[in-house]
Amino acid sequence: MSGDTTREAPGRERSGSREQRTAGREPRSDSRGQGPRLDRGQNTAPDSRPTIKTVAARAGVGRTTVSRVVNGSELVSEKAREAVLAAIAELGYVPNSVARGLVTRRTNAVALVIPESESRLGSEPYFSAVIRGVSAALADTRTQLQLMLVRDQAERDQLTQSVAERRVDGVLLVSVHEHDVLPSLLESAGLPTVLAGRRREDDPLSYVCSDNRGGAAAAVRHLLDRGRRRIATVAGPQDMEVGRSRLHGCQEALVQAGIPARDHLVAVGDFTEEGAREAMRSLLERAPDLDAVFAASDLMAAGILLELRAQGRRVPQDVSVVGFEDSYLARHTNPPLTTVRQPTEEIGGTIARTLLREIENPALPRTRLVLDTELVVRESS
Amino acid sequence: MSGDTTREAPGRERSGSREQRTAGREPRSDSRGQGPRLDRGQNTAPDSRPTIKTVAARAGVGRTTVSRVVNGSELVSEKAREAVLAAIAELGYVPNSVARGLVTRRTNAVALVIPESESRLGSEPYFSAVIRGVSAALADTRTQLQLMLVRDQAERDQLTQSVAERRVDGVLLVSVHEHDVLPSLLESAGLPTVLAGRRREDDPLSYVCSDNRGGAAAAVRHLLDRGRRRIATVAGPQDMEVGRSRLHGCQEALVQAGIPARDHLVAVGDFTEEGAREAMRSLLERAPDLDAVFAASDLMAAGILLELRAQGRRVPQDVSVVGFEDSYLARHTNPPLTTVRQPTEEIGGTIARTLLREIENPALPRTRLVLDTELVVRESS
DNA sequence: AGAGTTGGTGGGAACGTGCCCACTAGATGG
DNA sequence: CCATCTAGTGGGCACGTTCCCACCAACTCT
Repeated sequence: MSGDTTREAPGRERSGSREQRTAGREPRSDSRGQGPRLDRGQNTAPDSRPTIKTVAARAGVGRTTVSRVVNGSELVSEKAREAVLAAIAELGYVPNSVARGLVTRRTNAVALVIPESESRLGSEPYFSAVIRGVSAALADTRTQLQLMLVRDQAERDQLTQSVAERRVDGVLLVSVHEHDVLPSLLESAGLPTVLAGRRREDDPLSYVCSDNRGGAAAAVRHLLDRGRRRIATVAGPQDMEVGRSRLHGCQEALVQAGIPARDHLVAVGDFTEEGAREAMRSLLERAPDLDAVFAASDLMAAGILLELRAQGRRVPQDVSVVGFEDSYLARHTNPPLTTVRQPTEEIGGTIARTLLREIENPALPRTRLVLDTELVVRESS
Repeated sequence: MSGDTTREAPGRERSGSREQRTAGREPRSDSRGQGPRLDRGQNTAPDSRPTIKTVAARAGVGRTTVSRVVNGSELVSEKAREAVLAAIAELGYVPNSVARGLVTRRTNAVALVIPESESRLGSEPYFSAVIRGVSAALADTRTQLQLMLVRDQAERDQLTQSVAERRVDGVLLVSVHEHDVLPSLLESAGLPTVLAGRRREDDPLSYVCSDNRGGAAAAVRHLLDRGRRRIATVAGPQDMEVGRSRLHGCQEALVQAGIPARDHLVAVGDFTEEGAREAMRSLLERAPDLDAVFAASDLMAAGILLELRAQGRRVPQDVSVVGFEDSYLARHTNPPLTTVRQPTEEIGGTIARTLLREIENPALPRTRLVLDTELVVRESS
């Protein structure tokens, strides 16, 4: 960055320059003895929005009647309703959701928590797709989406803090690790929580995930069908159910094909591209004769493709590669990636709808949904 | 494979044990028509969180003193402060942010608005990077991030509605079109607003963007240095400043190199992969002898690479390609993409910090920031 | 010693909404 | 014709917080 990248606009004619910004952390401390409210003396109050009281006065009814009209109660005469609606239109009244939230104890917002430390939004397409699914499902309702990218422990604490402040009605968790305390914390706090993925099959929390085991098995069967026999696996983290179950599905298929467990080639990665490259290097050292790789994610497969190419192996002639997810990334690798399609966006939509249901009625039994996968064959196998 | 894409995990029928689990959840669930408030007569209220009043009583002080301690005022004796802090710790008190917001008129949340209709989050890496930058900048503060993916007009209306409800203290807009009314709407509503990108150079709203013109010019000069002379441009939408300025920078460099404007090869795309492929097809028809392409985004460049390959052109031997952004996508294309690096994540961080400043002090003059770009040469040129 | 000046303190009054409940006027029933 | 109902209405209160202001005790300064 060079020196003069910053310049300021010519001065606004607002009389603001007398106030200088304080360096203090506390925004309230300096407003202390400063003066009266800015919008107080003005008779043309530019900022003050009409309240339910204003509307009531204008329509010649009580506050309650306005509230009834706004909330669609039947117990309002046609005449009163029309008067209220007219007043609302005239004044441009919009209910204050904060005030409403104070009494209803609902914020009409849900949090979507994504651990950013391990898999960066933007390089791992999974998260973007989940976000889109969630957002689409929420769009119909009046529910807002709070995105929380959690990088480290400090931000985790802040998250629980924020949750304790009751800023959201429920929480969506993506990419949960087995020994993560956050889910149980949320559960015991009585906050509706739904997972994308699960910690184990009988997870006490509601979850939606894809058929990782079946998908992985299908991928390996495909490689076997192609005549491959030295099939390696670059697995995901084993403290996540998604990592374990994809590995298990893979092993299952190999055993069924008569390949004994001791001959299985496994290296554990961390769902990152670089981790996968490293895992691939170690696999090639241990078993230079391998002829196929199943990667537990597209992103890992992409890294593996790069590593194989760097080591002079041709794909798919020398080595077949299969990924998992069928993100758009799979179409852009060289060569385009054979992969197991999972309905990522649908997962997002489903967890959102599930959460809304549980917020509506917390006594509902927990939901456990496993969505089917499908093998998409491209040029890497 | 099967038509039945959904199945439920075993254990569904054990609703008995599940009810047991849910019993501890939210007692407010069925309080609707049931009777009096549950926590009213009870002296041992099981769920109701401690309020500032509870803490005050426990510490033997008044509400105001508790409020002062919580908000870090200096006007509290050491003794009182300790008593309050002890009470807070004992009771596990956390301030209710909604109640606080009602009186402070601050929600401590900002909205990040991303038009999803035109460029899908997940395929266009730009948005993910901006989100990450924003999120990181907000992490230090107590500000929450509301993500709004806007698909269609209905969702736009809903957005303005939500803004009118004062659910956020400010708004970040990404990817604004020239004739979009939303920015002016927000401005006239008096809601602090900052743009990633701008509508024009002297945009009345605060903005942060990258040096699109300079970056594009540098890209074209690079192509000229490589000996290319028939340089085509696949431009972005011309109703966006980012689309126009990248095209202008490109034309500028060509003119400077002595190539008359009438010989410039330009096709306008829409920042999507498919749109770029189409534009590329038309360019190849019009000028089969072109030897270089400057694309206004990495994603477009990726599409162009696919199209060139499909038509049997080799990159970079026959045609050089340069993109814009240096997203991680640029490293995964075939071949890896030469591109103009823009500090996307920094843009996100900067708009967030700018917005926070303007929320703090709305009288501040508007900020106009243009961040430098840098050419990253890889194998496509 | 009285008058001012501090550092602390807490009660009341908002903030804008939903809901309980007491109330009215007109309709219905006997 | 009175008693009873019912649709409709609005005032009061509560939600949990911050802020204004009135107050108090202990100093300091004439």
